[in-house]
Amino acid sequence: MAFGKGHHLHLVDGSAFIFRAYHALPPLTRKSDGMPIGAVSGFVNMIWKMIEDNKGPDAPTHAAVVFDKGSHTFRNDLYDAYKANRDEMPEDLRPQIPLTREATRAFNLACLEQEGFEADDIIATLACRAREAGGRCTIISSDKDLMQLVGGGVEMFDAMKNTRIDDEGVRAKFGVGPDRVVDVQALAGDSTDNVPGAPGIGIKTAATLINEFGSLDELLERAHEVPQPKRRQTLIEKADQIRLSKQLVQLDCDMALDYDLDSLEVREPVTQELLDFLTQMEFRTMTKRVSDALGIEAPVIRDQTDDGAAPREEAEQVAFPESYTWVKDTDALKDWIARAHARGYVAIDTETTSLNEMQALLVGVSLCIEPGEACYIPLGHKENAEADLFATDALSDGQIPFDEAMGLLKPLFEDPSVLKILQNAKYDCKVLARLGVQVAPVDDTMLMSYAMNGGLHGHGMDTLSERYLGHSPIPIKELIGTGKSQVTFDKVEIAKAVNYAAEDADVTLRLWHLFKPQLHRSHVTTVYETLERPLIPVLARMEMAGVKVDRNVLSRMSGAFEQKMAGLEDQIRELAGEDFKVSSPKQLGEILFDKLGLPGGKKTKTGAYQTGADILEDLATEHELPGLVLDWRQVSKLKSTYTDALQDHIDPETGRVHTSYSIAGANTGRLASTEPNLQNIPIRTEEGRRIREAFVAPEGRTLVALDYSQIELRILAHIAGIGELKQAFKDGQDIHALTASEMFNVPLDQMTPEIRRQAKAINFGVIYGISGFGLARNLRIPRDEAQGFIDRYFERFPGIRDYMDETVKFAKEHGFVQTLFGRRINTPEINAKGPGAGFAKRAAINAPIQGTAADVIRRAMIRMEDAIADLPATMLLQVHDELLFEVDQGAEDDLVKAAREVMEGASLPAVDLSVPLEVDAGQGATWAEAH
DNA sequence: GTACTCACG
DNA sequence: GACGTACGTGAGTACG
Repeated sequence: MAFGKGHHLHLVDGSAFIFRAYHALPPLTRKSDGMPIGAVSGFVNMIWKMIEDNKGPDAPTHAAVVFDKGSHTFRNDLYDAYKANRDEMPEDLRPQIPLTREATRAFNLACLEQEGFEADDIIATLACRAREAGGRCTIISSDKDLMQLVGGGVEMFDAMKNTRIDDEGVRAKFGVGPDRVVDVQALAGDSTDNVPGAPGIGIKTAATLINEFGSLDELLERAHEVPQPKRRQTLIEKADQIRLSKQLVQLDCDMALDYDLDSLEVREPVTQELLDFLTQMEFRTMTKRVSDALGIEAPVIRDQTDDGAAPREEAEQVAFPESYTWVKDTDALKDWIARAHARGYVAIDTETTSLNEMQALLVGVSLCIEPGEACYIPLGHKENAEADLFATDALSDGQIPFDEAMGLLKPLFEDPSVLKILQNAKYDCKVLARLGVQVAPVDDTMLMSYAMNGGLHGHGMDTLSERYLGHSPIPIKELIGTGKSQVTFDKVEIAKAVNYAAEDADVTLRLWHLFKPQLHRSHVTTVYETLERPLIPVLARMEMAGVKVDRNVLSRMSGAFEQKMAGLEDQIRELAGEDFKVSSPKQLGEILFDKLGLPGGKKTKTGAYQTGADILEDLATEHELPGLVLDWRQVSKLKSTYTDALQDHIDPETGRVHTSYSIAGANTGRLASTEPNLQNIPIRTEEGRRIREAFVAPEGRTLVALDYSQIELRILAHIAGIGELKQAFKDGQDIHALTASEMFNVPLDQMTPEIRRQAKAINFGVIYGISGFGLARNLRIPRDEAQGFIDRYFERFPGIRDYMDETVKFAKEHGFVQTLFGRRINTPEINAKGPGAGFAKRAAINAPIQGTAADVIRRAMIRMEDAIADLPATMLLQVHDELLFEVDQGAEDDLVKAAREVMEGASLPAVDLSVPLEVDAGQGATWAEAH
C-alpha cells in the first residue's frame, strides 16, 4: 500500500545523534583493541530508546535514519565560508562514523545519505512528500534549521528534552510561524553554520521586522520605511548578504532521491544481525537489554566489558603483584598460549644475553594477558648461576626444552589475529627473527608514547612506568650487576628472573591499555599507524642486512693516521716547549693562553679555556701551534671514531656492520643511528671522505645512493608559501644563487661564489631559526652586518618571517608544533623565561621543517620494500635525506628508477607539496663512489 | 657521570 | 640595555 493517510513517518537526524552521543559520553574504547566506540555506544542507546518509546498506537509505520555525507554541498558553492568555522571532526570520532551506519542497518532501519547533501535536505524532501501524500511525519531532531518544515502533519521531536515541537513550539522559538522561519533565520544569521545574516539583528528583532512587514522580500523592498536609522542602513547595505543567507538556510524540499517513501516501511530487526553487531562492539549492557526484550538468551561477550564502564585509564589500577608465574612445563605453556589466543592480544618481552640484537641469544620469554597476570618462560638459564668458578654450560632445572617451547610460541607470535604488544618491539622482533619467528602484528608502547609525548620526556620503559603507572620496575642491575662483575642474563637465577621479566610484560600491557585510547585523543593515531608502526619491520630488516665494510682498508688507514699523528705530536711538543696531552682541552688551553700568552682566551662555564675548532682557527693566524692541533684533532677523530671503532663493529658472523636505528630517539622524527653511528661518516673533507671507501659492495653487487636534493628548503618554501622559491625549485634553478640575486640585487649571470656562499648560509640559518649572532659567527662577519642580511632577507621574503611568527605563536598557544603529516613535537620550554626561551623558539621553528622531511623519507622507506621487491636489491642505510642500497650488478638502473619514483612521490597522497621533490642518484663499488 | 669536541644531515 | 643564541643527532676522550 502506498504511503498516504494514516501512515506515520519517523525521520531521525542521525548526524545530530552521533555528535550528541560523542560529546555526552566519556571516551570509551573497545577493550579488545582500543577502538574508540563511545559515540557508537551512545548512538545505539539513543536509537534503542527511540524504538522502545515509540511502541503503541502511535508507532511509526515508516522510519529512516538520515546522515550527512561529504563536506562539500551546494551551499558551499553559494558561499564558500558556509560552515567554515566548524572544527575538524575529532580524530577519535572519525573511525566511528561507518560504525553508526552499521548500527543503523543492524536495527534494520533505512540508512539514508547522499553525496553532497546535508541530512537536513533529505529530511526536508521526505517530510514534504509525506505531507503531500496526506500522511504524518515526525522529525526526531532539535535542530532549529528543521523548524521551517513544521506544519501540515509535520512535527519535530526533541529526543533529549523529550518534547514535541509543533506550530506553537516554533512560534515560541522564532516569534513567527514555520512558514516565516527562513526569513527570520536569513536576517538573524547563524554563527554555528557561519551564515552571515544582517549584522546587529538577532532573532528577536528579525521576528519583529518580519511580523511588521509580512515577509523578508517585502521588508527588503520597503527597507527605507524602517524607522531606526542604523537598522535601515544595514538592511539596505546588506540586502545581498541577507538574500544569500536565505538561500543558505532554505532547505531543499525537492531533492532527487533514489528511493520512495514506501521503501521506508518499518521492519522488525533481524535478531541475529543485531546481536552480532552488539557483541562485535562488545556492548555488554546493550546486548543483554536487547536479548531480554526479544526474550532470548544473551550471547556471551568474551572478556567482560561494560560499555557503560569508566574509561580504561580512570579504572582502578590493579596492584603490581609480589611475584609472577614461572612456566616450567609444556602444559602450563600451552595454557598461557591458549589464553592469549582467546584474548586476542598479549604483551610479550624477551630476555637475552646482550643489548646487541645481532649477538643476543634468547634466554627467556614473558607473557602478560591482563594487568597483574604475567608469566616468565625461562629457556636458556645456566646452572651454577652465581658461582662463576663452577659455571657450566648445562641448563638449570625448570625449563622447557628450547625448540619445544619455540615450536609452541611461534604460531602465537605469527598469528595475524593476535596482537603482540611490546616495548621497543624492534629489539625483540630482531632477536626472534634470527630464530625464524616473524612476530606480527605488533603494537609498540614506546612508539605510542613517542607519537604522543615526543619532546616531553624519554620513552624507555622505566621512564614510562614511573610517569604513567607510578611504579618503578625492578632495575636490571639488581640481577646482572654493574661494571666488571656484570653477568649476562643467562647466568641469572630463574627465580629472580621470573619477577623481573614478567613485570616488564605486565608494565608493557598496562602502558598499552593507557596509551591506546589516548592516541586518538591526541590526534596522532595516523602518525603512529603510518609513520611509526610500519617502520619497525623495515628497519629490522635493514639492520639485519647490514653494510659490508672492508677491514683491510680501515686498518691500512689506521696505520697511516697513527704515523701522521705521531709526527704532528712531535711538532706540537717542539712548539709548546714541553710535553702535554694534545687530546686534553684543559692542558691545551693552558699551553695556548697561559704559557704562550695568545689573545682571546674565552672560558667555558666550568672555567676552562675554550679550544674548539673555531677558536683554534682564529688563533692560527697568530701562532703555528693551533693549526697543528687542528690537524692532529682531525686525524685523531678519524682514527678513533672511524677507522678503529668501525672495525670493532664488524660482525664476526656476517662480516658486515649492523647499526641500530632508534625510532624514538630524535624529537623531530628523525632516526638516530647507534652502535655504530653510520649517519656521521665523514664526507666534508677529502681525507675524511676516504673512510667511505671502506664501505663496499660484495662481489657482483653495486652500492647505490639516492638523496633528496634540498628537501628542507623545499619544504620551507611550501609551508611558508614563498612563491619565488617555489618557482625556482620548479624551474630547477640554483636556489642559493637565486636567493643571493634577490637579496643583493645581483643578476644571476654576475653571481660570484662569495655572494652565493653568504646566501646559502642565510638559507640554512632560516631553517634553524636564524639569529644575527649565529649568522655572524657562521659567516665570520660583524654582527650588525649579519643582522642587515637578515633584515633584507625578510624584506624580500616576508612570508618566511610570517611563518616563523606563526609557528612560535602556535607553539606558545598549544605547547607543540606539527609537521605536514601531523607529527606532534611538544615544545614544553616555549613559554620559559630567560635564555632557554630563545632555544625553544628556534627549535619550534626548525621542528616542522626537519620533521616533515623526516616524515617524507619514513614514508618512502615504508613503501620501498614493495616497490623494489622484484629487484635483486636491498635497502641498507638511511642518513636523514639519503638511502643507500645494495643491488646486483646490471640492475642498478632499474633500482634507481624504482627507488626514485618512491622517494619523489613519498608525500602523496597525504600531502601534495607545491614544490617538486628531487632525488639525486649515484652508484659505485664503494660508498665514496656512490655518493 | 659530565664536559668538551667533532663527525654528519 | 645586557646576555647569549644558530636546528637535530652519537661517540670518543679527559677528568673528577
